[in-house]
Amino acid sequence: MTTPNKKTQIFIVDDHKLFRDGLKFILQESGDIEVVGEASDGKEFLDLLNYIVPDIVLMDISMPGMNGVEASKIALERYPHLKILVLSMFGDDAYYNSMIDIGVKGFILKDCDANELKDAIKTVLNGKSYFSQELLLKLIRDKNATPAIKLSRREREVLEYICRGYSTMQISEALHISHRTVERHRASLLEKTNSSNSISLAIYAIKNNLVHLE
Amino acid sequence: MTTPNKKTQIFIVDDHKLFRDGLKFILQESGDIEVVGEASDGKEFLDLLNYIVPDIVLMDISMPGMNGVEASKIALERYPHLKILVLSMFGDDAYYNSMIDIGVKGFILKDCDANELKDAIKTVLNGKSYFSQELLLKLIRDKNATPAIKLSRREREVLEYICRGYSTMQISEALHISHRTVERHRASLLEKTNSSNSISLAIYAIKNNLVHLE
DNA sequence: AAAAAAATGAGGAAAATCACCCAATTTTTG
DNA sequence: CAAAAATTGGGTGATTTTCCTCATTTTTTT
Repeated sequence: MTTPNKKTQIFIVDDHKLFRDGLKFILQESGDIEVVGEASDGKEFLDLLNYIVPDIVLMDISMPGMNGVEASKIALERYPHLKILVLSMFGDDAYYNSMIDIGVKGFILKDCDANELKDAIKTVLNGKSYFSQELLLKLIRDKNATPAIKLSRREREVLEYICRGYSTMQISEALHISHRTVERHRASLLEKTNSSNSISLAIYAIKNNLVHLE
Repeated sequence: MTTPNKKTQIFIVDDHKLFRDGLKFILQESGDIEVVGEASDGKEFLDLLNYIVPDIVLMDISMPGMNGVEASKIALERYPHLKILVLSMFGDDAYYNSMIDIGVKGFILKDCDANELKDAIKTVLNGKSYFSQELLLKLIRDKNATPAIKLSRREREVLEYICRGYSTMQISEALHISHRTVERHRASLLEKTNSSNSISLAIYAIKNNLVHLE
């Protein structure tokens, strides 16, 4: 009897079952990878993490409910050595910085091919970081074009309400703060996003995936 | 020599290679389906359509460049009998109406499982329509909630400018009309879309595809 | 040609936004 | 712990939006 090689244990977090299933096919075909868990959003992932701690997590960013950024943050607080490989897509630009700050191990574009994905997994497994070349290029380009904006938690919340059409008063009531504070946050948002009015701000937020249209 | 059954020819349009590859695995596993083409956006799809006309097109909606709505529209103008099955996801609600108007043959959620997808393909192949149950429910609910609205040419123009962040003054200058007239049109827009302010109006417009970002 | 819809423009007033100014407290981070 | 960032909230005032009202002209439809 031979000692079987331990397979690399992968956990997939993505809101589309079809995508997860396809990914499973691709990964398991290679033989040395095993998909040990999957979740359709951040919350579900964190729950399952109590029972399964995989070698590598393939994490989507934009999901309904708890998104990939928050989920990664919490997961890495609980398991600092968790290796998270972010499956990024067009429009996720705004999240790169925070994801790097949080401590994910790599980014790879969803339109890479299977081999690159496997390479990335192998690299991350060996303790190194993996950032897809296209993404790096893009980051550098964007960095020069528009300096990265970073929103605070509260600003993000206020932005969310603004984009839902709430008035300043309504937001202040929803968040239990003064309407002056809401105005302050909005002013910061306008400045940070270089918007001339709240409508531009809302559009900016949507374009850059800072908020999600239901 | 046996006459081989002709396989169902599928074309996949989605901006993520990984997703397309996974889908190929899933579909080709069943044996009677053959993926004859793929494209990562609408433009590429339309180009390839000159060389390959598949039995069924699996079409993603949101893609960079030309999205699924426009691509389907043009494709169906050229090939009215083309069977397009839309791969819909969370957040695509606003496009359902236009897609149905355009004449796609069905909708299926990206988080369905492989069997439902194969069912859908089989159904559409037989000339019938396939709409995922979850989606149908949603559509009916929305339809009753908001009757279709009709905007005049000028209203649409003003809406376009509003969504680009123009102020009333700037719009009046751009269209060479009084700022009072712009206000009038905006008031009509607010009323017709049942929006409480211009931000809601802009969001509504984007959601319902009345204007296009960039 | 008549009727309906769309586009035009305005007065006046209330409400909201926006742009400046300022500073105290709390939280996060080095 | 000290520094930095975030959150909080206020004053003032200009500007803009929003909500009513109304009326004239142009275009489209029947």
